[in-house]
Amino acid sequence: MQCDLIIIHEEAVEEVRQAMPEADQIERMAGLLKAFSDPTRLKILEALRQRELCVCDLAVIIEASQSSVSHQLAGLKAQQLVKFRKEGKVVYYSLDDDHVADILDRALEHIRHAE
Amino acid sequence: MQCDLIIIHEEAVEEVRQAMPEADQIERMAGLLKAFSDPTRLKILEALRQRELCVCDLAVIIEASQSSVSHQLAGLKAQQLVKFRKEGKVVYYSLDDDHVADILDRALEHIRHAE
DNA sequence: TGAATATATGAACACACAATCATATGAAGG
DNA sequence: CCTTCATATGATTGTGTGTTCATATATTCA
Repeated sequence: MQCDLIIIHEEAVEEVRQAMPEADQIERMAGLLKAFSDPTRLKILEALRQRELCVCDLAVIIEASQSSVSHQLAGLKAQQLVKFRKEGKVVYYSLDDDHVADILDRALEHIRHAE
Repeated sequence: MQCDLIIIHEEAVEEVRQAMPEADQIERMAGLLKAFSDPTRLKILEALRQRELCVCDLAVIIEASQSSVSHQLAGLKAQQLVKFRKEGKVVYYSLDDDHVADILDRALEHIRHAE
């Protein structure tokens, strides 16, 4: 390996470098998209896409433990992907952002496009 | 915990259950979106978004080792997110799907929307 | 054929993370 | 108050994964 020093296409490198997003933004994008990278979280998001749901219903629908769902919801909340409202003991979660549904749509398109 | 048995909102559960994507599709979506969940891979995708690039240039641009970039490219290729063409010793990679750019756009929007 | 170079790949290691279990919090009802 | 119930949270653990290092592959050129 020696191309660390001898850059093969210098203008290409320079050009692309300047158009790259800030490192900070990349990190935050990765953090956000990581929220979509797990089946349990994806199921939660797909379910909430239909309608507002409480933790217990979510657990039943996606067939996961209450604890697991609760933990994952905490993560999704941290990424501002879901919001909630309390009604007595019950906590209702819903999607917090339209981009969520958009991203899910694109992902599904890609999946289906690859037959 | 007892709501495994006593479903709180029975019709909600039934309704959402039927609208849920197949488990298989969820798995594949998660696999796809996992490709976006790492800063190194995100940088690669953002760079390739500008233009076709060889492995060596990519490594320089995103400041990662050649080996690391090569490994990650293999993963992206497996998800059919990038394609490549060979020209002598040099391998040029480029994005393989328009959905990729779309997903990146949505993610960036979300990030910026959260100030 | 042999040296140089661009990329790929395998093994190993350190670290992140999802699930579980146990327990805490907090609200409603008796 | 005390119990019940819905949800949250902390600790633990096993698994997955990104990086590195070393080496393999493959192509060009002398």
